[in-house]
Amino acid sequence: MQKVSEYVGYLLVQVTKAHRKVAETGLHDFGLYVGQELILFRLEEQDGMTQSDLADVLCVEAPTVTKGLQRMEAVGMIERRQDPSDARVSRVYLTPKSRQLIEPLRELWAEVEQKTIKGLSEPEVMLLQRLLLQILENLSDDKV
Amino acid sequence: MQKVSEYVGYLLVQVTKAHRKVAETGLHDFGLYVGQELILFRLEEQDGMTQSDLADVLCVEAPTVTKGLQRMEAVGMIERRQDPSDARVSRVYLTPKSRQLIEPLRELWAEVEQKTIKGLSEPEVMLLQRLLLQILENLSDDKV
DNA sequence: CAAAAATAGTTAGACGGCTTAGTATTTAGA
DNA sequence: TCTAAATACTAAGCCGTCTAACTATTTTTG
Repeated sequence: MQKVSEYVGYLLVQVTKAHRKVAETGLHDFGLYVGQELILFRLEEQDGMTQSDLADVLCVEAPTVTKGLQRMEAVGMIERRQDPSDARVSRVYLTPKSRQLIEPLRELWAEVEQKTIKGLSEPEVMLLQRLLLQILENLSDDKV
Repeated sequence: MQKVSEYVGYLLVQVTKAHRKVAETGLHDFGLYVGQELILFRLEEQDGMTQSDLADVLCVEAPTVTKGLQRMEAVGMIERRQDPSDARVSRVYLTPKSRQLIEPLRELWAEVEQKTIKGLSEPEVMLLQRLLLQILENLSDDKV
């Protein structure tokens, strides 16, 4: 092993930072912050999800969801209503305002993806996906 | 293009989050937070760097460096001294305490890297590096 | 059935990261 | 030389993320 700056891990961090930056720029035009669009995508699949389920599918902790939703609710991007059968549960819904954004947001993601994999061949992209999934498994593994 | 959750960009975010988590766990044993170890590595290459140079090589903004250094200085991990010939410049130095950590930290990074690329062949790793570098260029490109 | 345990959310506060605005200080230019 | 511009850093405040601690509710269980 040589320099840390040549490690796959280091490259991943740099690349993801660049990716975030690009996505961020586009999202701001919609009044959203990175990650909030993923909440909308999930709600579009299943409106009225609970916050816990949202945290699970997004792979983040509950407080992260709470904060994000509070901000999104403040600007009318989502709505929260208590579950009628379980007073602990709060369900999250899209609003007309955010429903309108779903399509443009999907287009934004598609554009960012195009920019990301520009110049890579189809087989290269597929291989890359396979390798990234393998790494994701490796890193999620509790063993050393 | 299909689901966002199959995009390379989305995978990158997930993978990097997992990588951060693994690195974080190890770093906490040294009393460090993610990213701070990179500052130490850079200082080990060139002790007495200016904060601006540090920000440049780490690809972060000046305030990010300022904050991180303030925290590290508070726990004796680095030391800042004003440049004698330019009163605006503050130069950053390792301390005996942090100098001792360099080697163990390098080992930690090597371990995390091993875990990251576990199961990948040599050619696969090299290809992956090439693809990630290509993506980094793509995303750093100002053009659409 | 009542007490203990599990579950769902929130709050507080830490971190890295950013932008914007501000302070010194140094350099460049009229 | 004296002012204007550039540079180096800091402060404040926002974002996503996390952990730890807390409240309220529901479920389990003795």
